Amino acid sequence: MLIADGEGLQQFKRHQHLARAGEAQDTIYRVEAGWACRYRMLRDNRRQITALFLPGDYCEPHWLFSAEVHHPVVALTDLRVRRIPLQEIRDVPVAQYENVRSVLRAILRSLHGQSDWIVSLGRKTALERLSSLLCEIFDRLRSGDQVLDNQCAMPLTQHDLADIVGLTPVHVNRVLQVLRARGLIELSARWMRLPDPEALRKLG
Amino acid sequence: MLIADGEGLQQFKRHQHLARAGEAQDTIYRVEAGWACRYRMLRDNRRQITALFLPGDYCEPHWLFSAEVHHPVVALTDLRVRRIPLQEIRDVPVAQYENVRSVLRAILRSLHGQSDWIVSLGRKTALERLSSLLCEIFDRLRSGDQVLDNQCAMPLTQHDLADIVGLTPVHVNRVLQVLRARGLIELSARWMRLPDPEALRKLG
DNA sequence: CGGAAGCTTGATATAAGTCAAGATCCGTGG
DNA sequence: CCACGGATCTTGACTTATATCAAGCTTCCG
Repeated sequence: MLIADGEGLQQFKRHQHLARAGEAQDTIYRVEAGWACRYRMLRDNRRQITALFLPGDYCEPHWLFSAEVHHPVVALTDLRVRRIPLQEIRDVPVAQYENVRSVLRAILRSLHGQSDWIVSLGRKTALERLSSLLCEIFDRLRSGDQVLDNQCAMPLTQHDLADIVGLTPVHVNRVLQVLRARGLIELSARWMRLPDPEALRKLG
Repeated sequence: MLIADGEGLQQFKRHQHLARAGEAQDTIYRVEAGWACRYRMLRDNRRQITALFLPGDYCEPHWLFSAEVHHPVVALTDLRVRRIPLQEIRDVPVAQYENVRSVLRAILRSLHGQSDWIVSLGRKTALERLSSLLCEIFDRLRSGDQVLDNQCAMPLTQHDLADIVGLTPVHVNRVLQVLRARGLIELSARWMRLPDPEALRKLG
């Protein structure tokens, strides 16, 4: 099921869970390659994704302070992560609190990111939601040097996108076509190019 | 403008800001009486509320770790808060970290609460959103012993409600009438009664 | 090469928004 | 204490964004 190694590396296949609701975690992760998300399911199969984890991100840094898993975390693509046992962080000598600080910063980032998603879902139009999501992804990948020539990975399914922006896959499809028609995005085979990131950002 | 006193108490009038975007805060607040919220405004006057602060809540506990204000905070009613200077928390002897811990718990609570709002905004129907919001308020007030006989304060305007659940004031009005018609809520003069909280919760 | 997963498209349905007017509540000043 | 005016709530008619259903198409992986 899991392939671990001496360095704390671990692999998950697409759709495999890193954490299920109700579990207690004794470790957080850092994403090395691939994408994951936190989500919640309602009775009738409606799914809403509440956080996205890209390479370089901590996955659920808040587990450091509250081990209980509220929402499940699942791999959106094949995934390679590094386990960071909580004990390892806690046991560090006080002088080296830098680890804790960096986890804390990650928690604040996610708090802030979630507020933005609330604004997006509550008050933005479909076009605006998708534009700002794509920009967010682009920016986050760029800050990890994963953008070259305005191109970056885009392994999400239109269905995944729909579950982030709170729309229907069909509608996501139509909106993406509008963005394409306006020359704001180019999508193909899991890659995305933003010819003019600023123009796209202005839509959000 | 502000009326402070020796105990660190401070009053705000409805619609007065506790914090504006871009400021740096040297204090967090604890709400003593009245309600406040964090929000964000888009160009064309669309407003989305991203957090609600009720009596007993810390207001923006994360300022302890990152002083910069991203989203403004405003009083939704006349408000009485107690200032908790950040230095006061930081300077505490290591043995008494309980203060920091409680602020941290508040941060995690708000992280978790925000995820729920994302789910609500992304995937729930108007009826479900309002039901679960009213339940949330009811539960939070109850945990502070502010519910008596299934009744609690409800000083929010239908316009405020709309800005929380991402709907139009007109539509909020209609949905509230449905809930009234079904005997699930009773609203009058800033008070709310939930004859059957469980039934209401089941809608969310 | 076959089949499932994902994408595209069209026709139609529905939830929620917009606009507009009237009714009600409520604090304020005279 | 009353009268006024603004904020809030209510209601109706109509519009629009997004969802639903359904079918065909394309891609990709085993």
